Amino acid sequence: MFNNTDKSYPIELVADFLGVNSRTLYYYERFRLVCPSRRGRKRYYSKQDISWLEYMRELMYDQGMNLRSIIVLIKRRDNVILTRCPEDVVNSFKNYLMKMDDYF
Amino acid sequence: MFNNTDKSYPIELVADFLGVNSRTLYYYERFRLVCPSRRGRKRYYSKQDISWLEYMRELMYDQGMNLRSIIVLIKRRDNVILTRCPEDVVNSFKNYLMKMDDYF
DNA sequence: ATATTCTTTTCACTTTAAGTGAAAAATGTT
DNA sequence: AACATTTTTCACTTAAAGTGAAAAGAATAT
Repeated sequence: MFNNTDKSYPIELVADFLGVNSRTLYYYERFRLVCPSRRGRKRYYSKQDISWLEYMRELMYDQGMNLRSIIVLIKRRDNVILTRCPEDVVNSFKNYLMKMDDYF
Repeated sequence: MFNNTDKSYPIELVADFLGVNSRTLYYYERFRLVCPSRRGRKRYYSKQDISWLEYMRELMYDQGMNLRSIIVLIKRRDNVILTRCPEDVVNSFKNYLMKMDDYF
């Protein structure tokens, strides 16, 4: 769906891909669980952003975790959450750990 | 409150101690998140049970985690959850990991 | 410049998990 | 049998997660 030469994607495309409402992505952003880059006001989601969101969705939808638990794990810097994490998501996640360190 | 010579405690006492309704403890039991011993039908909670419940309450009330997340961490056998766990709870928790292995 | 389109934001609503109150059912005790 | 205690069931409350609809704010075209 998203090939390697592409750089970033607008919110509607990402929402469709994930099967969620774009409002949901705004919602996650309020908790700083995702931080898309901006060109002007418009958001652009990188592949890393998308991988991370996909993993978050799996934890929440398939496993039933809530947002707060994900934040707790991030705060604790638990790589536990990564043990069954797809290879290519690990880096995205670690990246987010760094980024979000300032906020939480 | 609970001295070392005591063995186990009835549900109402434990609920009061934890500041929850006894129905909440029944509720947790439906998810096998606690397994008090029984004498007849009556439940008796060990110190380990109580320590574990106390820790669970902290994760849920103070940190905002949900039941499902706790179950997820148990299933993953993540000792991550133990990293900030009070010393005396670790054993209770590991004990539960063993006990619950059959169910989840 | 005005109209049109697109993204963001706000408000209010829906849905579901977590928890609780009340009462019925089941068991134990005098 | 009558009474007390614990368990179980049913229905309700509350709060988080998510969404629909529409208003507000920019960017682009005419």
